[in-house]
Amino acid sequence: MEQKYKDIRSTLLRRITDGHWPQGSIIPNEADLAEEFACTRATISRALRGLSERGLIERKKKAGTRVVQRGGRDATVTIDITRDAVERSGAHYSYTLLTRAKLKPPPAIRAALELLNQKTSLNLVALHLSDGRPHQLEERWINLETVPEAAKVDFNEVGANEWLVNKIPFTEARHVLRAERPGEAALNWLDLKPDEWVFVIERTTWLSDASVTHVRLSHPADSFQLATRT
Amino acid sequence: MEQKYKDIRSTLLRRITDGHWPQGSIIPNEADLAEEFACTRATISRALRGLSERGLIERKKKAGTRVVQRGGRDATVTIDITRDAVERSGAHYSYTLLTRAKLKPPPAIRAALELLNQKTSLNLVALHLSDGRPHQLEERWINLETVPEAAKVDFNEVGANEWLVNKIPFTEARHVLRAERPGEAALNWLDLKPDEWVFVIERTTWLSDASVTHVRLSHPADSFQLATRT
DNA sequence: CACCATAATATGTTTATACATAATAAAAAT
DNA sequence: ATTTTTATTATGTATAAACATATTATGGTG
Repeated sequence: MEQKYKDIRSTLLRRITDGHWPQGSIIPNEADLAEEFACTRATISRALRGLSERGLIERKKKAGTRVVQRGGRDATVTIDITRDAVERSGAHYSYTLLTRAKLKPPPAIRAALELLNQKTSLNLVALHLSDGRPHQLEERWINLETVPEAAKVDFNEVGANEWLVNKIPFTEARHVLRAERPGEAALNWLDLKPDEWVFVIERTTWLSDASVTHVRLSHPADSFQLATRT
Repeated sequence: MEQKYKDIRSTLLRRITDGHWPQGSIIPNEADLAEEFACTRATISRALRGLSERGLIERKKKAGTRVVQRGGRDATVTIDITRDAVERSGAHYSYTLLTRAKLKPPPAIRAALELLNQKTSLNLVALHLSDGRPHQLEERWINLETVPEAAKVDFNEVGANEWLVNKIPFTEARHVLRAERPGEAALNWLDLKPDEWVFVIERTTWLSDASVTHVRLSHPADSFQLATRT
């Protein structure tokens, strides 16, 4: 007879999902629930905290706990390291660094990285292959103010993402997903079918208030998709 | 001086992200951490639970707590109710039900909904417009075994998604995101530019082990993107 | 040496209690 | 009547203590 809080949590969850406690309504307070379930307030609190973390209820001091009105649904996709994604599919992974240079980033990148001055950043373009076929084009900018040690790394052997993941902490990551008409680099390297578009993942990562890196990952749209974990 | 567990949690998080506790290593046990931070084991446990729920550490009884090896990063995108998404952008929302019929679903849909028999499902095709321009084509199948009351609803006024969200609970949702060459319905209704692809969100929802609905939401790829919450 | 029972240990759960904090409601002052 | 102050209340955090449970380590047996 362990895990009482889980039982309580799923009982309360059922009352929410089956409409017994409609969206927007206030549910009984912790003390009353504790009495109903014959446990202490701490146990009720823990059950409610779980529901709160999942975004099903909102709790405010003195005001009580209410079922949230939620239209939207959250979908969490895991964006794997490219090597892992390719190898998990059973294919052979390979990697080529196409260009590596210190450049003044174009305005769009400067904005994304919130670079104020005219300093240079490290620009990398690399191609990730799956069984020898182009799988992903990586166009990356690394903020050398935040990550000066990247200037010394030769990214011919180790991919920039793998290196960053292992060496540089980050506190926040922002992603944008979209499909685009292929740009020049994608046309050159991704071996696209006629008129094929690319599926683009853009990511910017931050360490506190300092930007770390901005990357654009382009994939042939015909052979790429993202799925939530089941 | 409240929220000690949050301070501890972020201190521990820093030790993980800055490599003080490398990926795969075992971190000190709760009792030792309690001593270091001058608090009780319960407070340490709560801090660790937070990190565990975020997937940064893995805890096993007797074996201790270890930093997980994680290459990938999770990106959570909120897929709003279409009406809300359009209205939030400041545009006027409108909706047209194109077709509504009870049909035997094609094999791909039968598989997605895990329908074993040859029963019919409710098929809806609808168009969502933003300031009068096509924004999203919705192609939906509703499992009438799970949601028989949907058969009585006239979806001319209320969108199927809004109706389902408010009436039918669900326990699980699976999403797939990809870009596609437009199909016949998308070509007919979405007013695409020449050669333009569509950005597709597919969603299947479940109530326990029973499938509820499967929907395909197609958008003109040139004017659509998904972003993680900032 | 291999195998099985037993002890030790780190995390997991629950109770009981106390005080902190935020939001509201009620009372007092202007 | 309106504003300000004060009290009330529901949630939030923390301590201390006990027992449960899963996993590993150990020690004895064949």
